[in-house]
Amino acid sequence: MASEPKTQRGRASRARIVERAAELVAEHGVQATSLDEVLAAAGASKSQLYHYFADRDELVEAAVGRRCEQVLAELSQMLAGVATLKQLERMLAGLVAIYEQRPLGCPIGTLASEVSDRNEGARLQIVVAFAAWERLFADAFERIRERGELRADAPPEALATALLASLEGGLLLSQTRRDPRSLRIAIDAALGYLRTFSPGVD
Amino acid sequence: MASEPKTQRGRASRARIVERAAELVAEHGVQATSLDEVLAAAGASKSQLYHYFADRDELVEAAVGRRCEQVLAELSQMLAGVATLKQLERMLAGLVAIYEQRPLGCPIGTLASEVSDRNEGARLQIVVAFAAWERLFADAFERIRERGELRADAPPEALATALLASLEGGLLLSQTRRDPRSLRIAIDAALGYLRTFSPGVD
DNA sequence: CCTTGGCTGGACTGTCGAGTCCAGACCGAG
DNA sequence: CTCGGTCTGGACTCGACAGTCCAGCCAAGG
Repeated sequence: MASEPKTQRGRASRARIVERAAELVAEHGVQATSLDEVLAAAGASKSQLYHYFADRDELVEAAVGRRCEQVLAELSQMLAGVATLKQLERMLAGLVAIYEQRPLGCPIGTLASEVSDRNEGARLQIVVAFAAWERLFADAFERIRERGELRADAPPEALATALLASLEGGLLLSQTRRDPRSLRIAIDAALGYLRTFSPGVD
Repeated sequence: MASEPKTQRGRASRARIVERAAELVAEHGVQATSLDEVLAAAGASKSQLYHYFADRDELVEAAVGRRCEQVLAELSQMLAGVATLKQLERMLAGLVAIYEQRPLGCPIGTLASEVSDRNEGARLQIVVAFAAWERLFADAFERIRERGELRADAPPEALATALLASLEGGLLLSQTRRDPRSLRIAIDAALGYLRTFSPGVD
């Protein structure tokens, strides 16, 4: 049980299952995704599943991990070039625009609350993802600081945590209300706090 | 079905069921609470349940509504006297302390993400609760403003939304990480933004 | 009283989902 | 070609849970 694939064929099977599981979990959530659905979507059988995973929780963990990878790849791309406050604002405006297209919650935050009290392995995947996301923000803040748009005493990590919290909270409120305003207000407030650390402000 | 109780006895039965459902939902979440558990806890039978509720979703809606009432009553008490920034800070420190005792997420926010894509009636209960919570914050900001600790152009509603978002996001991060630091940072940032509206700043 | 409608007990059904099992297919190594 | 381990198909078990049903209880009004 829960054995790693030893052959090329096995690796492909396992990967196919995880990939479909990640898709279904992203679409319907963890609870609302059944093993049978995943297997049907992946064209695989029960015995394949249980050949690679000890139980449902292990599959969920892998699927959540995969999903986090995908989301972080996107975020990484969006934040890679950001080195000025203007660019950061534009990037955040892009997130609002994405929300307006499909008013869902945060792809990671949603999984977080669903998983964090029920599946320790999956929870750790989320912890890693949040840390990576914060790192992306913190790196951007450092670049902005080097350009002189933030004071030397601006703490990139704490600012990253604060911005991430505002985003997650704003997305939750907007998702519940079906109204993008809360998200915008939360982001504007986070940016307002950030400007508190502009040179020449005190 | 889904008929309102017509007698005292009926009202008591219905209320007992909703009360227990609210407790179990608060403890284990919506998905992880079964009708049989609720009925066992309430000492009631299936026919009682289906005498007052059309289906599970209707019970969940009532339970979520009840739970929101409870939480808002507590919040209302905590915020009732707040009329200075100092008092607000103390009140928020109290929330952190509560989190440190039992590191759960926000009692409302958790339900929100669980329910908002799956049960329209329950979602609306949450919308109302969030609105009431914001109102409590906004009223406190207005009192603080009247005391002269915030400028006249400080927008209480938007500040309330921003603070609520920081709280929800901070709680989500802390719950996932099992570490109160994220919550503290998020709250400190929200307060930092608030001070942006202090008289004599900017 | 007795009737009527609200209320209740609890057995029953049907479905769905997780996890088991084994026979057999595939495939590389010798 | 053959052997051994890896992988796969799919039927099966078992339990949990939402929802149904009906016989019977209770209580107020006539």
